[in-house]
Parts: sequence; C-alpha cells; structure tokens
Amino acid sequence: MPKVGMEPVRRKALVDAAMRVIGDHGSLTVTMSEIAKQAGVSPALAHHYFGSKEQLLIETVRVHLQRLRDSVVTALRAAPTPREKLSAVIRVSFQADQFAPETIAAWLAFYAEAQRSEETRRFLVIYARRLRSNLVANLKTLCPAEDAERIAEGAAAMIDGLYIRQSLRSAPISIEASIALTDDYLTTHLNALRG
Amino acid sequence: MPKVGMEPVRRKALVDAAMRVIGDHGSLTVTMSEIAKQAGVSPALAHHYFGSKEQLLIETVRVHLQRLRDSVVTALRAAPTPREKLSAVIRVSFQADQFAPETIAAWLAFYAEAQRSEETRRFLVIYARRLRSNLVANLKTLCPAEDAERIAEGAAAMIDGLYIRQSLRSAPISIEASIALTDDYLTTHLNALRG
DNA sequence: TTTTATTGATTGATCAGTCAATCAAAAATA
DNA sequence: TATTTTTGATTGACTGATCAATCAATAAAA
Repeated sequence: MPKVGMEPVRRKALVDAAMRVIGDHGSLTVTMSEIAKQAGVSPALAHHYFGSKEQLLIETVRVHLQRLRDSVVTALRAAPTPREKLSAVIRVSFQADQFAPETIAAWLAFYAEAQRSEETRRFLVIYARRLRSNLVANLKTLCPAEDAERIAEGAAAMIDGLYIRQSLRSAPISIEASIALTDDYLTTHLNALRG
Repeated sequence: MPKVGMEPVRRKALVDAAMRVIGDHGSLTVTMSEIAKQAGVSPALAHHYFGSKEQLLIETVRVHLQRLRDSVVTALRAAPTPREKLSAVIRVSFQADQFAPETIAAWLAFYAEAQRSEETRRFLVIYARRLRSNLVANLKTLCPAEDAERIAEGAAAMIDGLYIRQSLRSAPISIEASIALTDDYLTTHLNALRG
C-alpha cells in the first residue's frame, strides 16, 4: 500500500474532506474521525500530517480563500472596463458553489471561529480587505475617491448580508436576484452622483 | 439560604450569563460550568432549571430576540412618519448594546448554531421576517409595492452585512456611519424612483 | 537498512447530565 | 403558639461518553 509522495495527496484530501464535513455539519465542532473517514484515512494520519485539529482547520480556511481569490483574479482579467470589473467581483461572490448551503454554512462557521482563532481571523480580514480594495479601485475611476470608499463599504456589506441571509434559508433569494440587487445598488448610487 | 420563588431569578441570571459567556468566548462551545459560575450557581442547578444545555441556549436566543423586538416596537411608536419609522428600525439595529463586539460575536454564534438547531433557526427566521416586514410596510407608503420589496431586501441585507463585518473588527465602522450608510441607501433609491 | 506511510490501541482530559443528600422556608396540624 | 410535614432550592460527587492526541508497531518502497 504505502507509496512515496502521498503527503500532498493526503493533505488535499483532508482539507477537502474538512470543508465538506463542516458544511454538512454546519459547525466547526466536527471530529477528526469524521474528517479522516470522509477522506478515507485513519484519524491518526490526519494528526500525522497536520499536527493538530486546529492546524487542519486553519489550513482549510487558507486553501479555500486562496481558491476564491484565484476566481476573482480570473474574473477581473476577463472584464475589460472598470464597470464590468465591478460586476465581475460581485458575480464571483455569488458563484454557484459559493452560494451552496453547505458552503455558506462552512463560511459562517469560520466567521464564528475567527472570534477565537487569531490566524483564522487574519485570513478573513485579508479577504475582506481585498474585496473592499477591488471595489474601491474600480469605483475610483467612476467617481470621486471619497464617494468610492463609501459606496464600496455599502456594496461589500450588501454582499456579505445577502450571503448570510441565505444561511437561514428563509425567503431564499436566487443567485441572479442577489447579483441584480447589488449591481443595482452600484448603478443607482453612481447615477445619483452625476445628478 | 433557600428562599421560595427563586426560579425566575435563576433563569434570568443563567440566560444573561449564557449571553455574556458566549459573547466573551465568541462561540457556543461553552460549558455549563462556565455559565453557571458566571451566574453564581452550581452547574447542577442550571440543569435543574433548563433540563439540558441546548434548552438553555435556545432560551437565551429567544429572550434576547424578544428584547430586541421590544426595542423596535418602542422605536416605531415614537416615530411619527413612515420615513422616520424606517430610520428608527435602522437605528435600533445598530443600537450601542447591539453593536458591542461580544453581542455581535454571540449573534454570529447563534447564526452558526441555526444550521443545526431547528428551533434556533426558527427564531432567527422570525426575526429576519419581522425586520423585512417592518421595512416593507413603511416603504409601501412611499413607493410602489414591487419597489418596496426590492429596496427592503437590499436594506435588510445591508444591515446584516454591516453587522457581520463588525465581527472581524477590521476597518471598524462607527454606529453613526453604519446608520448613515443604510439611511443613505434608502434615500438614494427612493429618490431614484421619483426620477 | 533506512525512510515514509499508515493504523490500531490507548491515554488523558473534558463535559453533559444524574443522583442522592442537605437545608431552610412554608404549610399544615396540634 | 409550637411542632411536624412538605416542598423548593441547591450542591458535591459521580458516571458515561466523547474526542484530541500519542505511540508503538507494521508494511512497503528506496
């Protein structure tokens, strides 16, 4: 059985398994056994590669935020104009896989975890900053800097809010509607500035 | 020591203690011992009155949502016009005690818990519906019903989003700024409808 | 032989929940 | 009023379950 070079394979499998289990469970109070089982290995192996449960969870946040970041970068490259880049940022936030109930449940759990884990908090802060800075940078080409900051703050809040509200699954709003609502926010406020 | 009629006193003390411990801890993974200690009683007594940890936590959500509701009702009564009622709803959401880091941490934990506890989820759904319906009712007097629904959705999302973003404590935005941002959202969108 | 991958078995800690016992106020009774 | 009974309040000690983490052992590749 034992083949050399399994480490990266196992690490990826465990990180993916963690995300899935956390999403299903809707909480970070998952056991190493559950995660390991989902990844098809023994709990001991998970400890072998990650040292502790906390490290595995931190790595899970890190990897998934990295993937999200890659999506944003790709989407930004594909959008030619600032206004289209703004829409692209919004669209990525509401991508199908991001909007899946288990994904939202997992992110929610990470937000809660950030209250205790400084490292988790750091990752989420970086994500929040990046979202904001992407919005501000493109807004600045369309309106004064001061307004750009304010509108970005509102848009970021709306994205996070729409996202969180999905987690309750009451009056669930579609991906399209969420995108439209946020996009409309930008359009209306930019128009208001022109008088 | 033992006096009769302690039950309501103890229940309140335990519910308040739970909220405080959860807020400090930033998570629902708190022990009955911690809560009981904070309330100044033995863990056994907490079990005596609430039966289980889950019941105590559910009661904690219920009580605090009830208090929030009372604040809203009072604020709505005091506001004379629909437009002022809208601002009142927004203002209550960002009240000083609501905006305290521990309070936000606690609500975040409850949102996460709602993924698993059907009863917790029910309470939060009711809160979300009530917020939405308060907004819609007053917006309808100022614009067509269809627009009212849309604007309410956006405002509710923005409120939740601004709230959640405070939990990361990065680029923290003041109470006043949060209120202003949300209020501005309403004003701008209502104006846009008038052409 | 040395190194890497892997696991079963075990340990130690933590915790929710239980229970029997205690204490004092209130109610009933003499 | 004095005495007994009942009841609510309260806790310390205990139990059983869960789980993260460890470790020694095994198996295969290098």
